Amino acid sequence: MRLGRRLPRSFFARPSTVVAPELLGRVLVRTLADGTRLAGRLVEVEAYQQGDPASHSFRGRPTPRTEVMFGPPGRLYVYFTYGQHFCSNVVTGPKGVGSAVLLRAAEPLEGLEVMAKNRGLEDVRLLCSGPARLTQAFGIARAENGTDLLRDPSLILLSGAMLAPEAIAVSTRVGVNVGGERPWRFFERGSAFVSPGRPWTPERAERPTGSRRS
DNA sequence: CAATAGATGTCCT
DNA sequence: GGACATCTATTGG
Repeated sequence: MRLGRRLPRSFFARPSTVVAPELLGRVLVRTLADGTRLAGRLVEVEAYQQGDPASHSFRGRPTPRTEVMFGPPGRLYVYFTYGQHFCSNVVTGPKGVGSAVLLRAAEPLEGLEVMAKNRGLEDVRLLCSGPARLTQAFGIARAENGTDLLRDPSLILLSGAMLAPEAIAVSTRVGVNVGGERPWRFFERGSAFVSPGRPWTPERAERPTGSRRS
């Protein structure tokens, strides 16, 4: 399977709401020290922007945690949440502006055995179907925060194949409960690797029946 | 299948 | 002190 070449810096240097849907179908590749390759095709993402009440960059200025989010585009922003999980984002927009795209789910392509070991379970559908799950499957943690996806060989984003507009479904973001929430969650229609989401979220009707875990 | 509790860092009021 | 871009185990129908 041809996974293409690295996405250029200019791809990321645009608003997160523009970059997000174009990230679907792209391939995240992690190369471990021993040469093992982990690869996953992105099937679900969410856009976050400065001034957006649900975004860590809402206030418009960085904190120790969110510093990377305000840096140059094309880097990985990893944050720790709920006292026990890491989640991964791709930084977008120009330096100085806090915007990013949360990587919510991927279809595992390579290195499934290592992913299963990292996750502590076997079910392929549960390896990367959620932001913290994806991050754990790829072995990403605090040390990977700030990694440049265009310079660091251990973590890159390949062009893969962008989805056709009709293959993309849109909904409000998962776990976001602020007034005026906007439709900034993008996912592949019909994919079995999209996250379950929260039980009360309205996008349930849009989700294929086959995508739920047993 | 749905609902709920528990884990507990970081930022905010 | 409380909310949070989450996940897992467990309980009940």
